[in-house]
Amino acid sequence: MSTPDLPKAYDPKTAEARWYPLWLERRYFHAPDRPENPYCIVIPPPNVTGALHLGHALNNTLQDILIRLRRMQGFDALWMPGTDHAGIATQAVVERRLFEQHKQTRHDLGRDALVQRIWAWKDDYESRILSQLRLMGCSCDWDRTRFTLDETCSRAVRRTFFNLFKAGKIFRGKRLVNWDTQLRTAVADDEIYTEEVNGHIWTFRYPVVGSDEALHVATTRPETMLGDTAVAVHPEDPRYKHLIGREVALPLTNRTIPIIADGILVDPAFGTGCVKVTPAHDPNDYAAGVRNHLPMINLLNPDGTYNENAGPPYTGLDRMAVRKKVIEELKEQGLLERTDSHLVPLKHSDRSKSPIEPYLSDQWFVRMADDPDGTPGFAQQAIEAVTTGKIRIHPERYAKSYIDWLAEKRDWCISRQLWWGHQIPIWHYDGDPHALEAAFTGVADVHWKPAETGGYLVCFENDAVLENAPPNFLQSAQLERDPDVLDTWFSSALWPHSTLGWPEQTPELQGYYPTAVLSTARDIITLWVARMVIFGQFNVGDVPFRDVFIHPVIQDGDGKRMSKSAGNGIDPVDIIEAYGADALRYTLAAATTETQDLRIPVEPVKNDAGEFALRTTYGQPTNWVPQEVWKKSPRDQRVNTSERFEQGRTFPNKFWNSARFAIMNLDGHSPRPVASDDLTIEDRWILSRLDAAIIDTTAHLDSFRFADATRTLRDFTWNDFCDWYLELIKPRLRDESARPVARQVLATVLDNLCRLLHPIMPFVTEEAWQALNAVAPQRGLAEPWGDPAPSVCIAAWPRGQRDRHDPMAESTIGHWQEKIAALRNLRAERGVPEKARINPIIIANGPAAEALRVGESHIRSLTAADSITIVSQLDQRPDQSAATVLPDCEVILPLAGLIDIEAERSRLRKQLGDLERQLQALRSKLGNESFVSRAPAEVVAQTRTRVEELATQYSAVQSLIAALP
RNA sequence: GGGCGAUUAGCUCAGUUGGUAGAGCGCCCGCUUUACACGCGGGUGGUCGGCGGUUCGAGUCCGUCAUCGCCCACCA
Repeated sequence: MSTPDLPKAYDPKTAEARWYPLWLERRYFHAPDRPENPYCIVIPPPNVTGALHLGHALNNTLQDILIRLRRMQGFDALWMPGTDHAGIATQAVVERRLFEQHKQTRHDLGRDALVQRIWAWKDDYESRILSQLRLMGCSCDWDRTRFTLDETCSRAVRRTFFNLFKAGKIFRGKRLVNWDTQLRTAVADDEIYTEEVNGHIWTFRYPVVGSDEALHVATTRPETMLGDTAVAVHPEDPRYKHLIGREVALPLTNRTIPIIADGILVDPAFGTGCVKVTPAHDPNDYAAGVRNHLPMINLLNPDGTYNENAGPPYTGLDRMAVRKKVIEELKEQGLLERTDSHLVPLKHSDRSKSPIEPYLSDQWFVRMADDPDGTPGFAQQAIEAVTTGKIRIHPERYAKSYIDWLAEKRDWCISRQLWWGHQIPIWHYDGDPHALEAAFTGVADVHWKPAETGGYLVCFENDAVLENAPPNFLQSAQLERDPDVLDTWFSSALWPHSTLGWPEQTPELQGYYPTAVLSTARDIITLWVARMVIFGQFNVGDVPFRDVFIHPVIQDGDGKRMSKSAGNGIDPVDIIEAYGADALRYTLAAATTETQDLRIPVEPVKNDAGEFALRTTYGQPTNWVPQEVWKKSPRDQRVNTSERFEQGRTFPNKFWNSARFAIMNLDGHSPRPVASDDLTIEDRWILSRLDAAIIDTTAHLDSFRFADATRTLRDFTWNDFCDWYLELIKPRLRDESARPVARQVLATVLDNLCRLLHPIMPFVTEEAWQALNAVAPQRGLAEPWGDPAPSVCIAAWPRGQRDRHDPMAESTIGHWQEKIAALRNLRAERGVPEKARINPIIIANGPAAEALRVGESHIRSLTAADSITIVSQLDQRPDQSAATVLPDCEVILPLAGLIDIEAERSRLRKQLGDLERQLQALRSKLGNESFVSRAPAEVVAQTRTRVEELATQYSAVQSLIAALP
C-alpha cells in the first residue's frame, strides 16, 4: 500500500490558500439572478470606520454556516455582501486624523475636499474588511458587493425620501442636539463622554409678581436663565401649591414667566423643589417645554457666543463670559441666595474634548405615530410584523425590546449636520409660488409644500427633474439645497431591498425578497432591525426577512463589550494566522449558545526584548511588536488567545487525521456495492450513529442552535468515529477478505462527515474531500453511486435515513464500550504495563453475555488481551485478581504476581462505601410513603430496579473482599 | 431609576417537558499502541450565588436578596 503524500498535521495556511481562490474561480458563491429556490441573507454591512474584530467574525461565521448549509441543500443561496458609510462615525475618524496630522478642521478644507478624503479612507477600509471576510472563508456573492453610498443605494435612498415626503411622512421640527461649539457640529450620543468636574451650584431668587414671596431656583448653568420660560414646581408640593398659575419676574430681563406644575420634571424632595425651565438648552426642560407648551428661546450662536435673544449686554459674549456677568449682576441686585461647590457631571465631545451645549435646531423627522384617523403608522405596522408572526425573532425574548421601543412611537430624527452621507434632496424655495407651479405642474417626480417658516420645500426625485426645469424658472429661482445629510440608518434601513436593485423591479428583488434570515447584534434591534421592517413594508410592501437571529456579544476578559472604540478589539486575521480560519469558525460557532455572551480574555505575551504578541501555546509567536505599536496599533494587533482557540485548532486536526487514516487505507480500493447483510455490527452501529448526527445537526441549525450543532458533530467525529469505529475496523482493514466492506463503509462515513462539517469548517473539509475524491471517487453503500461533487461546497447536504437507525447495534456496542472501559480501568489502576497481555474473565448472562460473545475479538484487540473467558458463573475466583462489578456483569482480571492486596482491598472498600451511600438514599426514598404513592409508577419501578442492581453489585463486591487473602 | 440576561468543577461553558450533576481546557498518573503528542488510555475535582417557598422529589418552578453584564432613561 502506498501512502499518499498527506501532511501529518493539518496545515490551515495551505488549504486556505488553495481552496478559496478555486471556489471563487468556479463561481460557487454566485447566485443566479432568477432563483428557483431562493435563500438570501444580506450581510449587516460593517462600518468602514475600521477593521473587523471578533464580534463581526462571530456574526459572519454564523451567516456563512447558514448560507453554506442552504447551498448544499440545493437552495439558490445568495449572501449579499457590502459595507456601510457610517455617517458621523466615519467623518469623525477622518476629521480627527486631519486634525492630528495637519492641524486642520473640516472648515479649512471645505465640503468637497473633505468628502473626497473620506472616500479615500472608505476605499482603504472597505478592501481591508472584505479581505478579512474572505480570509474567514465567507462565501459571499462578491459580484454583488454594495456600499450604502454607491449609485444603486443612492437611487433607493432618493426614491424612498421622495415617496415619504409625498406621503406626508416627513416633516420638519425642532430638536435638541449635542452641539460641539469648537467644531461647530452636532455630535451623536455615543460620541460623548461624561466627566465629573468641580463646579458650583448657584441658588437665585426669582420674585413672584404681585407678592413679597420669591422662588429659590438652583442651577449649575446660570447663564441659561436668560432663556428661562417658566419655573416649575411639583403639583402636590404644599409649599408652592398656592403659587401655581402665577408669575415670577425673570431677573435681568423684562420678562415675566409662569409658575407651572410638572410632576415629571420636578422632584419635590430635591433641592428647593423649584426648577427653572430652559427648554432650548436642556433636554429635560425641553421635554417639559413641549408638555406645557412653553416658548423656547434659543440663546446660542453656533460658535458658543450668545445671540440677540440674550439681549444687551450679553449678546456677542461667550457663554462663559455670560455666566460670569449674570452671577455678578444677580449678586449686585441681591438675588444670589447662595453658592455651593458641586461635582458636575459634564458632557464633553469626544472629538474636540470641549463641553457639549444642548442646542435647539431645525431637523427632519419621519413620522412614526398613527394617523389622526387611526390608521396604523410606521411604528404600529412594524410591531404587527412581529406580533402576527410574519417575522420571528430568536431568541424570543428580544421581541420584547423590539416591541417596547416601537410602542413609544417616537418620531425618527433623520437629519445630521454632516458632510459625509446622502444629502437631503430638499430645496428651499423663496420665490414666487406661481413660478413654481408654472414650472412643475404636471411634472412627475417633484413634490412641494409650503414651509412653516415661509417659502416652500421642494423635493426632487432625481437631479434630472431639476435640470430639465424650464430655463426661465431656473434663472430666476431662489432655490437652495438643504445642507444636511441623512442619518446613516436611513440607507441601512433600505439595505435588504436596495441591494437587490429596488426601486427597479429586478428579477433578484422578485426572487430573493423577502430574505430568509437577518443575523445581527442586539444593540441595533431598534436602530436598524425595526427600521428595515418599516421601510421594507413601505417600499416593497412586505417584511424584509422571515427570521431575525440575535447573536451573543463578545466581551473581553473583564466582561467589556469588544468594540473598535474601546480598543479591545481582536483582529480575526490574527487568530486565523495563529490557528487557522476553521479553528476560528469552529470556536465561535461552538460558543454561540442561546443565553450566554462570550468572554474572550485579551492576553498579550511579552518577550525578553519587551515586545508583545499573540500568545500561542503551539509554536512561537511570530508577530512581535514593540510596546508602543502594540498599544496603539491601527491593526488592533493586541491579540488574545485564551485556550478557546486551541480547541478550535485541535478539532480540525483530529478530523484531518481521521480523513488521512481513511484515505491511506482506501488506496487501491475497488469500489463495490454493499448489501445490508454484508455489514458487520460495528458498521451498522456507525451508520446508525451517523444518521442520528445528521438528523440532530440539521435540526439544530434549522433553529439557530449553533453550539448544539457543533457539539453534536464534534462528539460524533471524535468519540464515535475516531475513538471507536476506526479502532474497531483496524483489524478488518488488515484482513484481505474483510477489507472491501470496511473500506466502503469508511469512505461513506467520511464522505458524510465532510459534508456535515463543511459549513462550520469549510477548508479542512474541502482538503479531505479532494483527497477522498482522488482515492475513492465512488462512495455510498447500495445507492448513490458515481462521480462525487467536484467540491464539497456544492455537495448535497446529507439526509437522515430512518432505516439506518439500529437500536440492536447501538445496544451491543454499548456493552462492548462499557466492558472495555472497565478492563482499561483495571489495567490502569493496577499499573499493568501497556504491553503486558491479560486474560480476563467476565461473568455475564443474558443480553450482556450475548453482546460480549459477538464482540470477543474486538474486546481483545482493544484491551490487549490474549483471551477472554465469558462464563455464566464462577465458583472459584483466581487467587490474585482485581475485579470490577458492573450492574449486569463482573469483570475479573487475574493478576498473578502483580496485584497489591492491600491496594485492592481499600479500592473495593471505597466502592462498597459508594454503593452503600447510593443504596441508602434510594431505599429511604422508597421508604417514604408519599413518594411511593404519589410519584409516577414508572419512576418508582425504575427506582426499585436500580436498588436491585445496586444490591447485587454490593454483595458481589462484598464477596470479592471476603475472597482476598 | 426601568427592562433583559447571567451566577453550575481551577477556567470557559452545556444541562431540552422537575426524577442518579456533564463537556472542553487545566491538573494528576501511565503511554513515541504504523491516523493524530494539535494524540491515546486512566483519574482527581461541584453542599449548582445566599435565604425562603411549592413538590413525594428542585440546578430546573415561584418569591426575595447579592454580585456581574447589556439595553433604555438619567436629575435642576
